[in-house]
Amino acid sequence: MSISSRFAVGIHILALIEINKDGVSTSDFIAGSVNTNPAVIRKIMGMLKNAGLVKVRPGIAGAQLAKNLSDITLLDVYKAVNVVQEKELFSIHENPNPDCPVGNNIQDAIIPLFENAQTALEKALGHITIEDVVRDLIDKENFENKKRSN
Amino acid sequence: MSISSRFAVGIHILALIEINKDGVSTSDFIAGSVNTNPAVIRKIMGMLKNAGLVKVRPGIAGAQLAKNLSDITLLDVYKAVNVVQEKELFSIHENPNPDCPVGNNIQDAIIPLFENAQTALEKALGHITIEDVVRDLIDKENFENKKRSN
DNA sequence: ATTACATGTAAATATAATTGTTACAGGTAA
DNA sequence: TTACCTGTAACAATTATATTTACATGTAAT
Repeated sequence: MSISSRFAVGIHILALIEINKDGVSTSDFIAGSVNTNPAVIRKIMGMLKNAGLVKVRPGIAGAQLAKNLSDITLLDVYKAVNVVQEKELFSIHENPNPDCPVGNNIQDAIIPLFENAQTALEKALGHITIEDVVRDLIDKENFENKKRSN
Repeated sequence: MSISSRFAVGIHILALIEINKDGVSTSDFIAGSVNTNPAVIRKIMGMLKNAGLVKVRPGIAGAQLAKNLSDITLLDVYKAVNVVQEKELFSIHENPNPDCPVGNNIQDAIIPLFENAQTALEKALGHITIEDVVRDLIDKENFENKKRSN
């Protein structure tokens, strides 16, 4: 099992809008960078829009960030693109046997433990911003270019 | 997306073996408590066995724990039942465009962030033992019985 | 040895999620 | 009106999950 790449693509989209801020970031343009179909980008973009992370309007080419780079955390993106439902990172078997002391209580016993672990994950995502990602991308690209010019 | 319930079932199995330690925990018996097919239990049990968490032998009825309760963490179970591959909790889109500064570096930028979050999750699981779960199960069952006798 | 019953495991199925594709309705501006 | 964009739905291909069925293999008691 793996969490949908919509999350990674969402991060990609936001970083690309920033780095291409002097250009026009259409779904076609973004799809070319992500290497997927423009409709996929538009769908994810719609989710980012609903979450208040980007501004984009029907008929008008290009998307813009709706917040400061440093005010968008990975957790915001993760929630926006809906890759994991609240409290449902881990699934639990349904209908354990209520006539068994274990079956009767296992769900109540496990649920808070799973929620705890999920919270730890999400907290970690909340500490990183898109600004961090963009900075890293620029550093890496500069380093690449420097290597190439040698 | 959700992490397979094999994890929750694995925890259920181990707790049940402990609580039924004076009885014989066959795959049929366990399946009755989990409320699933015995073949499912045998498959998961095989994984727990490979991970050194339970002792079970072909032809001989019943499973036993292979370690102390307090020496089995939820992380051990999680790894045993193979619900999330190493470093692959989050998936990343493949083949982003190498001719774009974002596409060219996004994977390297994101991977360590994702690994970090996954580690936070797993660390949380490492702090809980099956002993904790069993204690909670017993508490909950006692409380249930007390209510019923009133 | 045969019987009874357990585990180990593979194959087949149903269900659901992910990703990509195509198509088209509707918005905007030159 | 034309050209191009976003928004969205329908469809297919792929993959993972969960369950069921079946059977080979191991063990022990009669």
